[in-house]
Amino acid sequence: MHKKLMYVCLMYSNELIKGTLKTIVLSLLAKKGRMYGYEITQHVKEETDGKIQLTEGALYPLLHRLEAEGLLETEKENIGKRVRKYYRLTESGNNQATSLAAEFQEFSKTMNRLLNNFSLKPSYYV
Amino acid sequence: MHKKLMYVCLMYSNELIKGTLKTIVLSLLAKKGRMYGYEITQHVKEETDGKIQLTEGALYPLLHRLEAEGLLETEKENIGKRVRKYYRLTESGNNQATSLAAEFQEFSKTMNRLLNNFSLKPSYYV
DNA sequence: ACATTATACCTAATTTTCTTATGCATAAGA
DNA sequence: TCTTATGCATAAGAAAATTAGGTATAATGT
Repeated sequence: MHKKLMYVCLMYSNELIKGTLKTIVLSLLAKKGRMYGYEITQHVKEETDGKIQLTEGALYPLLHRLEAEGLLETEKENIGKRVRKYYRLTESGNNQATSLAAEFQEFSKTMNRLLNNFSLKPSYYV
Repeated sequence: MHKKLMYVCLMYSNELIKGTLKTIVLSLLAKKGRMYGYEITQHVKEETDGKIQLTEGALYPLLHRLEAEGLLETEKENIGKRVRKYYRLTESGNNQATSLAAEFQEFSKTMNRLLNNFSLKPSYYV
């Protein structure tokens, strides 16, 4: 009884991240040029004040899928005795990144339009 | 060869809807008071100009889950010889609706912060 | 010196949820 | 009368995340 004992939960319920993980990863790579897996998790965590925390069990398989789809390519780099695997966008990966980011912003607008008036006009129940 | 032949695709790739279906349904019910399944699909479709189209295969099981969880309750109504099943929020459903809607808006802000600069500062690749 | 935490990768079993494909039935419209 | 719209439902399969491990090196604390 010594591992991962407490989860102080300031983060989202994570339901929402489901549809957006790919968008996050590709957009980040588009912005940063190249990153390695662990770096992505840390960067997202810091930049969102811990609100979005990618799990490695979700991230690594995704990176592998994206590489298999030809959206990413890798290069390994030796850091001491360890190996880092850097990912960067291919051309089609870059296109995907652009369109997914745009799509999210459109979607986000649509959703807000759909959800709004909600807090203004609460249900008959209240 | 006569059914559902063409899909004119003006809608989102649907990846994004995955995490938000529950939010949509609960928020809509909070706003409208009560709705039946088919009505929800039509309402969402119209209000988003066809960009978000809920499939019945996703919606009905969700409604059943939410009812089982005690977030929704139902009442049946006879329309001619057919039966409509109206859903409305319970108290805890209403709470959930409020917090999910708020969470989405927070999430959406966080995402935009994370994705922004992206189109302004395109990848080295371009 | 030893233990813990951080860095860094990975996978496998399970669960959850969506898609796709049906099925049934009544009502309305062409 | 044939098709589309309304209205419910479920079941098989796919997709993707969670959970829970595993391995190993480097750094830090005590």
